Amino acid sequence: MTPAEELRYLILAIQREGNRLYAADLRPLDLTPSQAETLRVLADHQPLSVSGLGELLVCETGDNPSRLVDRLVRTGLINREPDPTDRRHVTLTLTPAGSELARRVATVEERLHHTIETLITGQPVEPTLALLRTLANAFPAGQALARRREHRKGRPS
Amino acid sequence: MTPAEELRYLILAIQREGNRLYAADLRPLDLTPSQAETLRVLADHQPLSVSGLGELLVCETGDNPSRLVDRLVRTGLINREPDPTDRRHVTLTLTPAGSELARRVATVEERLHHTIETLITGQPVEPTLALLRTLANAFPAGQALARRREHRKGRPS
DNA sequence: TGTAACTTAATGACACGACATCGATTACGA
DNA sequence: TCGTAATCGATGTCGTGTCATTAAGTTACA
Repeated sequence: MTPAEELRYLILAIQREGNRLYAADLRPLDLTPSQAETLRVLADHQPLSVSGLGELLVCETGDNPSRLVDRLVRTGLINREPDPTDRRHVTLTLTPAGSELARRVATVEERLHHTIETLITGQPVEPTLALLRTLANAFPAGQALARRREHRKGRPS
Repeated sequence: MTPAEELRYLILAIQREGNRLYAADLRPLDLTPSQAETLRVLADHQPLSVSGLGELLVCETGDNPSRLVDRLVRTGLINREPDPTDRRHVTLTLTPAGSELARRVATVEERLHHTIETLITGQPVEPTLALLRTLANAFPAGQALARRREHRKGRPS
């Protein structure tokens, strides 16, 4: 197996399994990983339009996440209002319930990140991140992350 | 952003975007990435039962991939026959068309891997793989890869 | 002004990916 | 031997993830 092939399968396996663990941790909150990411992004960047949200999400690449938004509106976590200045747009904000859930998501993520850090301490984390960053930046839409880093506002990370 | 959080999002972004590119390369073959992986695994390990296949797939973790198999049977790429010695089991093999497609998948993968290697040359690939292996092995089912490495038979990789 | 090009959000279609459950079959232990 | 447990494959359900298209709204420009 070439390094490239192993890298590909490792990333696939880690993403799948990590997502399963994360989903299990989120189940008490009745949220999927994508929904949790949406709440967190909105907490840091609201108000957003649907496509503005899409540019900041790592999940749901490319397309606009209107169906993801749909469910969160239906469960009362997001407000969706027409934008009076441009009626094509829609303004998304968190409801109080959504804000509260976003905080609980942050707690779950902290636990997850602590677990990850425990697993990888003692290994060259920074060179690994550098290599993965070059891969991610090779993709046009792999830059949602960079956008999130650049203009995050509000609560400390 | 903590290293763990960035690692998590990088892996998600690379997996998503890489999968889109790979899917686009596979579209001329009328195959999805999961179907392509199934054909490749069968080419190296046939005959397999459905659950035996599931243990070697990195996609479709945990569950048995009977629906994935279904589509490949319907499109004439896989034979599914009852196992006379244990009627719970099913024996999966590639049809001639399936073998031919598996070879074409290998060609597509070679191109993809070459692209990846071009992107990451000059960076510490081996330490990165070591770190990712640590993560993958932390998950019980992240070991499909290890199984694939151990008892691959047949054609050279 | 009028129209063509573009943008935005929504939606139809299809294939996963994960969880749960089920019926059939086999293994195993009292 | 008999009955319970375990295994296997299939299937129902739900929420994505991706591509394509569409309708409404806005902008650009002749």
